[in-house]
Amino acid sequence: MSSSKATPPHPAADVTEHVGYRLKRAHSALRGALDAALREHGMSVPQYSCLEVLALRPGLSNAELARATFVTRQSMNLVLRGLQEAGLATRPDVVDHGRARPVRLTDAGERRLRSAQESVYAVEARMVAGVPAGRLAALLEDLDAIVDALDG
Amino acid sequence: MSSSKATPPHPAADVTEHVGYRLKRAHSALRGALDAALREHGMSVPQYSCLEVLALRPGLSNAELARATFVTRQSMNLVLRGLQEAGLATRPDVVDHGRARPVRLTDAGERRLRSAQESVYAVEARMVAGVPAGRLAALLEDLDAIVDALDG
DNA sequence: GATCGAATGTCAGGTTGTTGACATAGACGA
DNA sequence: TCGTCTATGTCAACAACCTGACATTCGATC
Repeated sequence: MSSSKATPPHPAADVTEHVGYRLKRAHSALRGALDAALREHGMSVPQYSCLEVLALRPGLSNAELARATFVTRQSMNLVLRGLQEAGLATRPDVVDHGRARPVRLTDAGERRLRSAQESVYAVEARMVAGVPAGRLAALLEDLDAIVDALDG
Repeated sequence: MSSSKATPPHPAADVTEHVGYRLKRAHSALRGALDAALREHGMSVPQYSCLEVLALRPGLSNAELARATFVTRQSMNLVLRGLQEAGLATRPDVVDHGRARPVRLTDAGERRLRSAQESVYAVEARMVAGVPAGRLAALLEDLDAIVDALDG
């Protein structure tokens, strides 16, 4: 035997038993399913995420949207330009007070979001159906606990 | 109220309560922690993943490595070139039988992997410590169930 | 009022990762 | 033997996302 001698964080035959690996795999599967579901609506996952957050909290700035969707300001800026070009979101060119420009969905943006939500929620439903009924709440809790443990 | 009228897959005040959102957030936190941990070793997450799989299953081809790490053949090919340039992995230029070229770690590659594993396993340990002791096995199961439900 | 710090928007460059396309190698059935 | 099918490696173009850097704006402090 030649490698894998550093002590693993919990008993496991190999890396594929680790939480990180499983998390990555689940995320990859979700991402793939969402990509496929959104393709019919001519939308990408980042764009959809942005629209969804924007519907929930209208008037958020670029930087705030970036934090809400776990990407950098620079990445979100690109997404927003795409959404603006597509006429799905608007940002005022100038603001009277600060530097942040509040982003809002257009009517077209809301319509596109609603139609995409049907497909996305279908994916979510498939995903939820996979986990035993009584364990969903615990799963959500544990995912949060992981976040807290990692960057809290 | 103007949007978010498509029926969600399970009772939730908003998208931030959905499994998909939590999964994305947890993955993002993990990715960030791993990036930071691996930076000290001058290695990226994809490179580390490749090395780890390679240690476990020497001789895998580019396409097989890609599937094991959930990326495309094209992406893995780039990673492998980087590893080869760095002298961490080797691929024969020609093979007698098929088309697939088996990839193997060099001694330097194994050393680099082992040193990186210490940092990565520390991150994994932090993550595992966050979830209640008795629930780790269930968490792993549920993540697998999600994968099965999504692409099975 | 002047200064410092924090947050924001944005530019530049690079890495990672994707889809699409193509040629090649082997397996299998007609 | 000849297609056909599948898997592989690779090229090209593009999208997503990152780090690093810079100027602008506001609020807090002196």
